[in-house]
Amino acid sequence: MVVDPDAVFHALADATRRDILMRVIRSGQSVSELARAYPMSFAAVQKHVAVLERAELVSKTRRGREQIVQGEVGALRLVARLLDGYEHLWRQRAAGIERILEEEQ
Amino acid sequence: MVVDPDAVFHALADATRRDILMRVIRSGQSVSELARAYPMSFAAVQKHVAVLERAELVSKTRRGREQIVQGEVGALRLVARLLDGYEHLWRQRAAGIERILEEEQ
DNA sequence: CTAACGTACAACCACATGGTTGTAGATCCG
DNA sequence: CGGATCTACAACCATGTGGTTGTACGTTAG
Repeated sequence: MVVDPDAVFHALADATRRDILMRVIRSGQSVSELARAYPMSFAAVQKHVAVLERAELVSKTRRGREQIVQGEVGALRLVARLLDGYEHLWRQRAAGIERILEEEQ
Repeated sequence: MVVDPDAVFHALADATRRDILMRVIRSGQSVSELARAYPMSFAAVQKHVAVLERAELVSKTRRGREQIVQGEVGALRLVARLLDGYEHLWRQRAAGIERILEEEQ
């Protein structure tokens, strides 16, 4: 399954989810550990994790009765490259303008 | 006003808006020109542009009766740096694991 | 001046989102 | 076994989102 930019950007468009992502990138944590870190219900955190999971920014693995959430850096790289692409367009445009200005001299 | 990551990621979480952004980065276009390019009403495109504008990914400047939408690369760079930050965390973690493995030998 | 064009904005609708509570299934501990 | 813990998921609610249509206003063209 290819990464869906819509899903990845949407997942990143929430401060709580970005915070969860940072935590689990640093080191995997169970859903309850995460839930204890935020002023909201367990179910709410569970939903945030599900959004990150759909975007393939995190993955879960069972360990006994706990579910360990881990960061996945692949999708992140992909959207970072997308943003780089936009910036490349920008530089091309800037270069085009420069070229035109030079030719006008 | 500092860039709001929520706003920027949310703006990018829609294929139509990403397409609009690419177009106007390449070269500024009026709102009507943009509207003609998509299978939706003028008002809908206008709203998408407004979302991009709130995220400071584009800016508008009047030219006669037209409103020219232009790409702004600043916010883009900022969120790209944010993503780089996450990847940095990832590498730190990976480095930490390697160090631990080395010490265990 | 009048007509057409480009824009802005409000009102409305269907649906997704972010939060809640409650219930139920696994798994571990004493 | 029985209780505590971790997880999953459904139902519900308020609010936001993406789309529509309609109306109003400034600007340009004939």
